[in-house]
Amino acid sequence: MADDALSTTFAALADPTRRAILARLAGGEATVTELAEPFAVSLPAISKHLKVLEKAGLITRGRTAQWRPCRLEARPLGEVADWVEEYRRFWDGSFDRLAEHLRAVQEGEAR
Amino acid sequence: MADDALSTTFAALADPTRRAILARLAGGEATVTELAEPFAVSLPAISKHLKVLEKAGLITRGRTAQWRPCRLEARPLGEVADWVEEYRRFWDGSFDRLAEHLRAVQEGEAR
DNA sequence: GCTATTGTGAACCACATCGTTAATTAACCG
DNA sequence: CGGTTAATTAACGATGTGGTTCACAATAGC
Repeated sequence: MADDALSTTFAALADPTRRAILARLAGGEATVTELAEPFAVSLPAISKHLKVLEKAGLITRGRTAQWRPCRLEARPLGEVADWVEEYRRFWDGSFDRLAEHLRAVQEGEAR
Repeated sequence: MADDALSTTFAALADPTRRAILARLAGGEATVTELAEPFAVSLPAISKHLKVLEKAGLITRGRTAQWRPCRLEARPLGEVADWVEEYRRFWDGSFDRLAEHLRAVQEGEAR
C-alpha cells in the first residue's frame, strides 16, 4: 500500500469491521474487548484492526490499568471530506445536467 | 478485500496513481495512453488500475475504434461524502470544544 | 493484406493483508 | 505469591495487490 497519509486513511476505511469500530467509537471511548464484542473474529484480529486505525491517525489509545481505551480521532476524516468535496460538482446533479446540455449543443453543431 | 460497495470504493481510492487518474478525468475524457503518460509504470499496470476504478464504479469506458476513452463516474464519491459527513461534528472544532467543556464540568462535579 | 497503434490477457514475482492459534506481557486482586 | 483479566506479539497460511514482461486481439491506414 502507498504510504502517503490519504492513501493510508482510505485503506484503513476500506474494511467494514474497521468502519463499524469507528461508528462504535463515535458513541464514546471503548476498550478492546468492548469493541471486539459484536464481531465473530478473534481478539488478535481486532487488535490488528486497531493498529491499522491508529497508524492512520483515526484513533488514539490511552492506558488505564490493564485496559487500553480507544478514542475516535476524526481529523483524517476531515481530509477525506476535503478531498472528496473537490468532486462534488460531478455527482450532485447540476453538473450532470450541464454536461448533457453541452453534449446536446455539440451534437447540434455537428449536424 | 471486503466486497461491499463502500469498501470497494475506499480501496480503489487508497492509491495515489488511481486518485491522480480521477483528477485527470475530472478535466474530461481520456484514453488509456493519455492517462498513462504522467506515470513511470507500464501500460498494463495502468490497465489494471482502470479495472479497479471501473469495478468500483468510479469510471466507465467507451469504445471508439482502437481507443477506450474513460469517463469519470462520481456517484460512488457521493456515497463516500455521505458516509464521512456523519462524522463531521468530530473534526470541525465545535465538538472538540463541547467535549472539553463536558470533561471540565465532570471534573468540577467530581471535586 | 501488411504494418503500426492501442489496449488487454496471461504468467509470474515480491510483498501486504486478514485471519488463525499459542505464547507472552501487564496489571489487578485475594 | 498465585490466579485472573486485558491485550499484544509471534508464527503461520490463504489470498489479494501492484508491478513486470511477453504475447495477443482489434482497428486504422497505406
